[in-house]
This record gives sequence, C-alpha cells and structure tokens, in this order.
Amino acid sequence: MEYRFKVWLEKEGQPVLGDGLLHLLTMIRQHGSIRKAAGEMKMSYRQAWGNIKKAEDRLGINLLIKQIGGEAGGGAQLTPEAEMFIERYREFRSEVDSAVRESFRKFFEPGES
Amino acid sequence: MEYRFKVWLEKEGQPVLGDGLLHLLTMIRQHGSIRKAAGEMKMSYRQAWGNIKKAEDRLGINLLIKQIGGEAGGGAQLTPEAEMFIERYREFRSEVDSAVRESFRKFFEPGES
DNA sequence: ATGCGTTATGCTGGTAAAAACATAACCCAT
DNA sequence: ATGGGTTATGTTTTTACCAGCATAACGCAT
Repeated sequence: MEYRFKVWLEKEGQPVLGDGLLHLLTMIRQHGSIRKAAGEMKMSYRQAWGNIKKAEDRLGINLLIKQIGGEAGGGAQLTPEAEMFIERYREFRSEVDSAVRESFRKFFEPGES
Repeated sequence: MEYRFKVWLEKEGQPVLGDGLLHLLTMIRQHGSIRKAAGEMKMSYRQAWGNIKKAEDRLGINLLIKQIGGEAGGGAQLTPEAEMFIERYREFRSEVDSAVRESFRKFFEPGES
C-alpha cells in the first residue's frame, strides 16, 4: 500500500503553479531558454510556452524575461518575482510533502522500524 | 491566491481509494444501494459500479455485500473490512487536510488575523 | 542577404477518457 | 406470469484534451 498526492496554487479557481511548472521554470533558469528546457523534459516547446503563458496571464505578473533574436537566437530567464514565487512554493511544497509522509506512516505503517 | 490538493492510496501503482470512492461508499452506506448512491451524486450507475469493481480487484478484498433481486429489488452494503478501511482513510485524509491548510497559511498568508 | 536558433501562436487530427446505450439475470410482490 | 427495482457487463458514441505541424518575426553572425 502506497500513497500519492498533488498540491498546487490557484488564483480565482485557475491553477497557476504546481510541480510541472515549477520543474519547467527551474530548467529554464538552468538553461536560459524555454526550448532547451522543454527539450530536457519530455515536453514540446508548444506546450511549455502555453503553460507559461497561462500562468502569467492568471497571475498578472511576468515570470520570464524573454528575448527574440540575438547572438544565441534568443532566450529567457526568470524575473525576480518568479524567483521569489517559486522559492516560496518550493518550501510550501516541501513542508506538505513531509506532513503527508508522516501521516501516511502513522495510519498505514504503524509498527515499522 | 488559493491552494488545492489531492491525496489517495494505491496498491502496486494502481489507485484504490481517494475522495471520489470514499464519497461513493459513504453514500452507499447511507442509501443501501449503488444505484441510489450514484443517483445522488452526478454519477452514472455504470461508472459507480466500475469504480468499485476496480478497487475491489486491486485491493483483493470485497468492499460490498451485494444482493440481486429481493423485496427492494436488491441492494448493497459495506463489508466490515470496507468500514475499517474507509474510516482509516478518512482520518488520514483529515490530518493531511489540516497540515496543508496550515502550511499554506504559513507561507502565503503570513500576517492574517 | 542567408541562415541559425529562438520566441510566439494558430490550427488540426488523433487518442484516450468519459458518458450514454443496451441487455441480461435475479428475486420478491402482486 | 408480469413488473419493478436492483446488480452486472459489453458495446457504442461523444467529448475533451494533447501532440504535432505549420508559420511568422526577430536579431546577430557570417
């Protein structure tokens, strides 16, 4: 017997940040490009871009500073607001993770070493 | 800004109990019939029955005592094992709920009365 | 000027999930 | 023996979502 859970943030009933977008944004920070980040995950650029767009629209803030054209063709990096936001979510998510794990042990693995 | 979460139990990677089935089983206990329970929710009997079947198969235990035909046409009631199981899940789920709510407040509603 | 690699965005076909439909079997009551 | 209300299950239809395709604009480098 195992457990699973999902947690995410919404604004006006619309999802704005969950594990998927967190991962994507993290990869973008790491690679400096939406396309490269999407490539690393099993995601199409089309989908990655759409997810970011939706989140930005719903949040009403820019998550990325994007550049079209240039020496590397272009690129994207996180805005300071995005950095703050995902960091806070990461901590929240981490605390929830611990809590769920502990509750599961308590109720479904009582006498385990 | 709001949060949402889902939590459920699995066996060998297959879901066996979550909020949906919990609700369904609760309604069955209340009404003594799969069909009536499904009717109360916005669910078709076909779907309700299928969900229960899958869970029973995966768990390897009977969740319902079912009767075909009879004075009321038939009916269904929870087995003692099902009662124990869903009660434990309910408590687990409740604890998780509290924990998530608290973490959310901590990280996203710092100075609220 | 041509090309490369990027952001940006509409469109479309396929697929998987969900809903609806159709029957059968059962048993008590009338 | 007929009917009502149930469990049980296969089949079909509809819907919703996702993947991929296509295309444009941009700016630097060569």
